[in-house]
Amino acid sequence: MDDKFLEPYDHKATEARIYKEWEESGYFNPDICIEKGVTAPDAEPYTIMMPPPNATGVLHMGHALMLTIEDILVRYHRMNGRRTLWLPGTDHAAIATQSKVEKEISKKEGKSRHDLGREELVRRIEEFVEDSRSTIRSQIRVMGASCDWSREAFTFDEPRNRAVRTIFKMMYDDGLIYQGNRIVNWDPKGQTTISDDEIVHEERVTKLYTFKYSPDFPISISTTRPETKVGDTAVAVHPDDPRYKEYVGKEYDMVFAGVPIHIKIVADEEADPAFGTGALGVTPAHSQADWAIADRHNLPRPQVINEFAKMTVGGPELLGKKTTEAREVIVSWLREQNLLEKEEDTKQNISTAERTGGVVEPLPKLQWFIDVNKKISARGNRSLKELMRDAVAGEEKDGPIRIVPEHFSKTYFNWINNLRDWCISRQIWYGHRVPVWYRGDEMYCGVEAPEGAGWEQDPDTLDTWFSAGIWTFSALGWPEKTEDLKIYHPTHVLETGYEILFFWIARMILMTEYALGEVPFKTIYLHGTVRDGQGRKMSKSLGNGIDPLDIAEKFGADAGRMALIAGTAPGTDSKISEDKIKGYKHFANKIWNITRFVLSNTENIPSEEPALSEKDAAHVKELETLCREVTADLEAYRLHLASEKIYHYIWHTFADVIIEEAKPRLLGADAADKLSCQWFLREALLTSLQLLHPFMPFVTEEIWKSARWPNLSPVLMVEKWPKG
RNA sequence: GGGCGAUUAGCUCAGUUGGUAGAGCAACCCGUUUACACCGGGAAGGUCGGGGGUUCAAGUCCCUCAUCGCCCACCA
Repeated sequence: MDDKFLEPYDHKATEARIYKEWEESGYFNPDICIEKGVTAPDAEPYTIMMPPPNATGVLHMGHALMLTIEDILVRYHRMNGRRTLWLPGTDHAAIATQSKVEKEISKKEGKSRHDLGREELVRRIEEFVEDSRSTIRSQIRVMGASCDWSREAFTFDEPRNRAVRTIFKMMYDDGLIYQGNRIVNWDPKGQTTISDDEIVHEERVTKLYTFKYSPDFPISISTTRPETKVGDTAVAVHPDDPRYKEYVGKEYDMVFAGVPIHIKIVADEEADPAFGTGALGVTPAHSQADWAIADRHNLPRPQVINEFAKMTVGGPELLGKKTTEAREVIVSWLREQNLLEKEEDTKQNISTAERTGGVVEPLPKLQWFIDVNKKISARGNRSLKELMRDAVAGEEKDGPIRIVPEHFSKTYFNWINNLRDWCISRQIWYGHRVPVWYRGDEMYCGVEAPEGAGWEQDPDTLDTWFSAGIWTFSALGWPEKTEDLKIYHPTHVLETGYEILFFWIARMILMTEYALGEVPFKTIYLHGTVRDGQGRKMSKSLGNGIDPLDIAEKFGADAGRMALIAGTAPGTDSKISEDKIKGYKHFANKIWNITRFVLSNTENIPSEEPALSEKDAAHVKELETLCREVTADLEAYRLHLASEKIYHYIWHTFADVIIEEAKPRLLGADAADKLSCQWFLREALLTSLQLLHPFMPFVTEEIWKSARWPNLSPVLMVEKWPKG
C-alpha cells in the first residue's frame, strides 16, 4: 500500500497534479482516445459546447455549477464509451467588455473612449481580454473540467469572425437582415442601441401631469414625460369613446412651449378610455407604442430629443437642455399658462440599460435588423420565428429539442409568441464589424471588403448574441466543411443558466436552424442561480460572493462540485454555504479512509472472482442495483439524485454496514468466507470509485492511481463505466 | 397586465411513471472496536400551505383559495 494512504487525504497536494497528468495523457481529446484505444473508432459521438464565459474577468459560482454539471455529463459519457468532445471557449461579450474597460480607463487615466480613438480603445480591450481569457482558462482547470483544450475557440478570433461575416451575408442575401429606420432603445450613457433583452426595468415614483396643449384645444391628455410633448403629432382616442367621437379627424395648429405643433385627432384601439382622460398624446419619435400608432395613421414623426438626451427644438430656454431640465421648463410653462389641470404621483417602470445604468431613450435610428417573420423558402417556407417554435418540444409543438426541466418550454413559447424583429447593430467599437461597405450611394455586403478604392465600412458592430448564436457550429469550424462539424454537430446538451434562455438559447436555435437546417442541440439543461446560505443573490455590493477558487483551495474542487450538485434539481435556485462544502470535504476523506482499510486487507488476493458467500452475493446484487439506478439518473439528467445515491451508498452502506460486518469475517477461521469478503470489499471500492469519478474526479483518480490495481486501466478517467 | 414557479422535519432542500414520508445540517443520548473524531451507534422530530375533487390508493393528478418569489410587457 502506498504510504500516502497513511495520512488524511490532502486535496492541495493532489488536484493540480492530477489535472496536469490528465492533460498530458491527451484523453480530453476524443481523437487521442481513439488513437490510444480507449474509445472505439466507430463510437457514437457525444458533444457539449461550453457556454463561453464572458471575457470580462473571473468566474463565479454560477460558472462553477455550469462546469460541474457539464463535466459530470462528459466524464460519464466518456467512461461509457462515447466519442466525447467538450469544447471550451470564451465570449468577447462586446458591450459588457467595452464598458468594463472604458470604466477602468476612465478611473485610472481620466480618459474617455473618444480621447483614445477607436483603434487604441480596441487595442486596450484586446489586451484586457487576453488577460481575462488566461485567468478563465486556469480557473476552468482548477474545477477539474475535462474539456478539449486543443479545440479551444473564442467568439472573436479569426475563424469565428469569418463565420459571422458569412452568415451575415447569407441572411442579407435572403432578405432576413435589413436596414431600417425604426424606433430603437438608445442608451445615452453608452451611446449605443441595445436590444430589448438588455433593458432592465426599474420601478420609480414619478409625476403624471394632466393638461391641454393650449386653451382652445378641446381634449386634455396625461403624460409622465411633458418634455416629449413638443414632438406630438396626434391625440389618439378610443374609437368607441363617446366623449371624443366628434373630434376624430380634426386637426389643430398650436404653439406649445414655444414650439409650433400640428395635432390630428385619431381613433385608435391603443387608447384606453379608462386611463387618465382616455386621450393619449402621440409622440411618434420617442415612444415605441406611439411609433406604431403613427404607422397606422400615417403621421409625421419629428425627432425632438437627440442621442445625448438633449432637446433639439424650442427657444433658448429649451433647446440643448437635458430632458430632465426640459421637463421642469415645460411644466412651469404649463402652470404659467394655466393649462396644467392635475399633477399626481404614479408608479412607473422606467427602462435602463443593463450594462451602463443609463435611462433608455427611445429614438428613431437607422439600424440593422433581423426579420423574424419573413418566410424562408429553403426552410419549408417558414419564418425564423416558426423555425424557433418548431424546434422545441412542448404543449404547442413537439419539436426535437427537449428542455430540462420541462416547464421552461412554456416560458420559451411565451417569449417566441411576443418576439419582434431583432436589432443587431450596436454603436460600440469592440465587436464584429457589420460586413457592409459604402461608396457614395453604393452599398456592398460581403464576407471580404470589396475591390476598389473609396469604400468605407459601416462603423457599427454586431450584438454579441449574434456571434454567440452560431457558437455550436462556428466553434467546429463552419463555414468550412470540417470533419469536426460532420462528426460532432448537432451537439447533445446545451447546459446553461435559465436566465439566458432568451438571450442566447433561442438565438442559437434561430441561427442554427437557418444556417444548417438542423437543431444546435437535442437537450437544453437549465440550471438555477447559486445563492448564498441565506438565499440572497451573490453580488459585489453585498459582499456575499463565494469565489470558486477559494473553495477549491480551502476544501478542494471535488468538495465544491459535490456541494453544488447534491440537492440541486435542474432549473431551481440553490443555496451554498461553507458548511455544506465542508461536509463533502469530509466525504472525500471518508472514501480515502475506506481505501486504506480495503487495501490493507486485500493485498495479494487473486483478481478472479472466488465462490461468493450468500451475503456477498447479496451485496453484489445491491451494488448492481445502485449502478443501474445511477446510470438511469444520469441518462435522465437527475444528477442531484445520482450524486446523493452514490454518497449514501459509499458512506452508509459500504462504510457503515459492509466494512463493519467484514471486520470479524476477516479475522475468522473460514478461509473461503474471508476470501469472498476480501474480493467483494475490493469490488465495492472499485465500483464506488468509478461511479463517483464524474462527481469527484480528483480524489477518485488519485486513489485509483496510487492503489495500482493490476489488470485495470491506469487512468480512471477512461475506465469503463459500471453498468450493473 | 401576461407568463412561470414555490409552499414537505428547527434550518436548507430531495422525492423519477400515484403504491407504507427522505437526506444533509442543527439539536439530544451513548460510544474510542482492523480505516476514518474530517468517526461510529441510538433515539427524537412532519395531519407534505388551507379547502374541495378523481382513485382501491394522492406530497405526487384536477379545481379553488392564501402567501412568497421569478420572468416578460410600449398604459400614456
